[in-house]
Amino acid sequence: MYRAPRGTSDILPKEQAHWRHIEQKVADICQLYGYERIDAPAFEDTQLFTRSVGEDTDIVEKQMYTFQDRSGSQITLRPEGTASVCRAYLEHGLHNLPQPVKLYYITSIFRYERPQAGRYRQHYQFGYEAIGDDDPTLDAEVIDLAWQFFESLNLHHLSLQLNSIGCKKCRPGYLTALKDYYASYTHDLCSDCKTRLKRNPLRLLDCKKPLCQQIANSAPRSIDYLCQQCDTHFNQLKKYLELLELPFIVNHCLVRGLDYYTRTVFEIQPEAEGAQSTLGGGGRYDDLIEELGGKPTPAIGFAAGIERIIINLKKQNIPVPSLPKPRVFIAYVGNEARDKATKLASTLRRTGIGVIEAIGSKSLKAQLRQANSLGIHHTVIIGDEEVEAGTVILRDMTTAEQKTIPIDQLEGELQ
RNA sequence: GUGAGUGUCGCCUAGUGGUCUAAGGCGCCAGGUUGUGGCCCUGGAGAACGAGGGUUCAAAUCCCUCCACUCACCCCA
Repeated sequence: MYRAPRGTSDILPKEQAHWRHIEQKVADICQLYGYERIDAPAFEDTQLFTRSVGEDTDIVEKQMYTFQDRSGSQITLRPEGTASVCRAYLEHGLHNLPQPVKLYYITSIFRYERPQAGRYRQHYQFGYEAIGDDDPTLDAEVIDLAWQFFESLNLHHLSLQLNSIGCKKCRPGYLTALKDYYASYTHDLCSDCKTRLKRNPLRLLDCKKPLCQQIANSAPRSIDYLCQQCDTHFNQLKKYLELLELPFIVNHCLVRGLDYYTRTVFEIQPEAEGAQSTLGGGGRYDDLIEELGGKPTPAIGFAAGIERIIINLKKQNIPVPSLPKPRVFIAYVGNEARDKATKLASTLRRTGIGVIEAIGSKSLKAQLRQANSLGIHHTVIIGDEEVEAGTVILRDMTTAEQKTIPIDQLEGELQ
């Protein structure tokens, strides 16, 4: 028997209420902040991702679904959302629009990883990007949107972690200081951290091993090495976040896994500790557009994992609105009644009333059982007598009351 | 990529060498008088016990290999 490929899953009807609810909240909040939807292709030129995400990241090194198509092009299923949006911004000359350009997406993301709770090979992210300005107010707005989004979902006990990792001017100095500091601790570091020291020193800071964390805690802080502009930017951002009453925590160990981040980085996490705790994260990427061939264009964005949001909604027992279903079930007995039922179902649907018509030749009892288990409010019953008299029986399934009415009054009764 | 755990009908679970060509619950289907649901009752369909190999007179139950799933590490959403 075929199964869904490893790390993928079917989203069955009983799960759809959660998905639709989140999609609705995304659309609402984005509209509120002036973001417009963009849908990019599921795959792109491999280079787009290797350039933007960074050659030395786990994503590029071992997680991309890359293949050659029939023409020999190197194609990659998108492992993150930002690169495609930036590509679209450049490709369609969106710099001609008033800046910043604000775009959002809900889309599937593909990464080849070992699946576990909250981590899949195909998952969905909601994300948004504000491209074309580096004003710290914009950073604040982007963070505020993320925070208000989770608020609107009634997800509580979240924390907002914030840091600034500087720009290409000031970061090299910081990295040097960091490496110097760690040089004296090489023997105490875990094996992973030893390789991090060589390959990606920033990542040393978020190792979870107790000893490594101790070392990280007294490591040089990126914010102490910011250049004048980055320092001012970060301070202004914090001021705006206070103005907006967002309860941020400056986390000196917060770094992000993608190379394109500059200055502001932030994450939103559930307060409960655990694996895959990050609900969403984002930050500034002031050099990315230029890197991809555009003019220097500052930008900032955020993305959150839909599955993780759903996990947390369930964990916190937060109900979501149930999806609407047809209000009327039509049952029938006999062939003539069946014709009537079919016609009636069609007529009602054309007036906007949702109808499920009994299908097949089941007993009336079976048909009513079905109506019951579908949780439908009204059942219309048509039999020989009703055909003869031009009537139908309208049964209220919640009260078990029913009455016989002329068929042409049914629509009025159902309004 | 590393480590641990699990694998019996659609779902949950019983069974730990012989009475198991596998039991129960949920769900599904059908009936409980003639055209009526939800409760109850009865019956039915549905798994050769993840796959393959081995041990044994005998295996769902023991061993091996593989596969899958789950969880954790790594990393991230």
